Amino acid sequence: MLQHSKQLIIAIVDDHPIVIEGLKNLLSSETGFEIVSFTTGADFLNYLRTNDADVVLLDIVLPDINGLELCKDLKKKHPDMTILAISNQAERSIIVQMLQNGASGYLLKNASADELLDCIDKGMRGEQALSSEAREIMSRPATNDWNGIPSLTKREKEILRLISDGFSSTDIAEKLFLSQLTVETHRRNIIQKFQTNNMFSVIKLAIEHKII
Amino acid sequence: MLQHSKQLIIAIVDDHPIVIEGLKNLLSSETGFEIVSFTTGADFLNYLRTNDADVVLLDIVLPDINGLELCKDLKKKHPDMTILAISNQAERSIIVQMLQNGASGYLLKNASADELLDCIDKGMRGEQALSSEAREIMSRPATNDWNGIPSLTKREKEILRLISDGFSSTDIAEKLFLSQLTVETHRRNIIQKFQTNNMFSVIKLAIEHKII
DNA sequence: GATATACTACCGGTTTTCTGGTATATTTCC
DNA sequence: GGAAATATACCAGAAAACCGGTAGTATATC
Repeated sequence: MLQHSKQLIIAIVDDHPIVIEGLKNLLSSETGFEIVSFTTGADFLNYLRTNDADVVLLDIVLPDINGLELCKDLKKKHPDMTILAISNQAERSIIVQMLQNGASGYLLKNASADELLDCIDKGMRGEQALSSEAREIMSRPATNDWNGIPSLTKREKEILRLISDGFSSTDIAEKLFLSQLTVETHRRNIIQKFQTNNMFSVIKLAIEHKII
Repeated sequence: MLQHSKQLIIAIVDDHPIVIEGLKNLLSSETGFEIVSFTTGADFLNYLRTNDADVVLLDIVLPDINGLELCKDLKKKHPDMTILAISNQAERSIIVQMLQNGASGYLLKNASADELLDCIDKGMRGEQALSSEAREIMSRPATNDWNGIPSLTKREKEILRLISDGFSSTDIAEKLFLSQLTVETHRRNIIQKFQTNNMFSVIKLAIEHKII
């Protein structure tokens, strides 16, 4: 099915040992694959300092790093790496974000073995690789007026997280050694980016789209 | 590790082929286990009409039936069956419900292979079998003022939902034909129930605990 | 019939957020 | 090097939320 001159390295990054075992098992039917696995993003990044990987099967929910962020990072540092997201998250917006962040494909965890192998194949050939359910979600008419998730800066995310934890602008200003007025400027920009009228709805949207 | 006169049948009920593969792989190191697997509750129930199972590894999120309900059913019809829940749900309330419904144990999906085997062993000996993280969750009512999620009344939920959609108290009052002062009383009660200082953190908690 | 819970409503005062500006460093990227 | 994005900071006024009370009605529940 796949032909390569050198041995391909597939990295699995998922915090569920059971899932790792399953993936290894499914991939073991293919020869010529070297498989390495990690349960945290940090472990994988550490590995990459001295090693390489051709294909990454990346879970979105990780204990230390958000898979969306990790994907962006990885693509920046290793543009040739093929990243396939493997997740339970079936929300359209998350799939879109993942693809925007450089992922070659998106697999729901209920994908079959055949689909998995097919997606790896497609991904490495540079095609977009979606599992059947992911494809179904993406092909549904864009039901909503919500065409795109605003991207927040680091600072904005930081402040939004603190707001959602119940801190007021003055609290946050103290915590981050900023003027309270600066924090309020950030608040305003965040609300504007979400095109909504107050922070309450921003928090809801941000959590639902896994931005915080 | 385990000694039995007859061959034990382990049933895996999980809608993720990858997880099934993983579990099979992990259990294959043990001899004397016959393993059957199903991706829906209906499939498993159907199988049980002509067959038997000694141990069930049961996912809570299934496409057709809620794992909590299924567990209750199974225990009623097959009291000797050992049921171990395997789930991503890390909420205390869900673990409690599952054990009340007759499950012998609860494993988070990030459990290791050793834990899995240990739990199966414990479960069949009639002991309670929790994975380390599940045990950790269960053993921390130490933070006692927070015994789970506060229960909101119908009205409170309704108002909380509207707040999270960006409506102000006056908006909501108009919408629900109430005095704006009434809405604000509800707000205060909601915040009090969550024992927090403002609505921002309430919304975060409410979404995370699937109240809204 | 008594008690508890939920829903409704009000007052007064304080704090915080929101809105509309403007503006200057600093960092990032082409 | 220069443009764009990001982070910082300020002012002032309006709107909304938050806080600590109190209290009547209605509806269950025991």
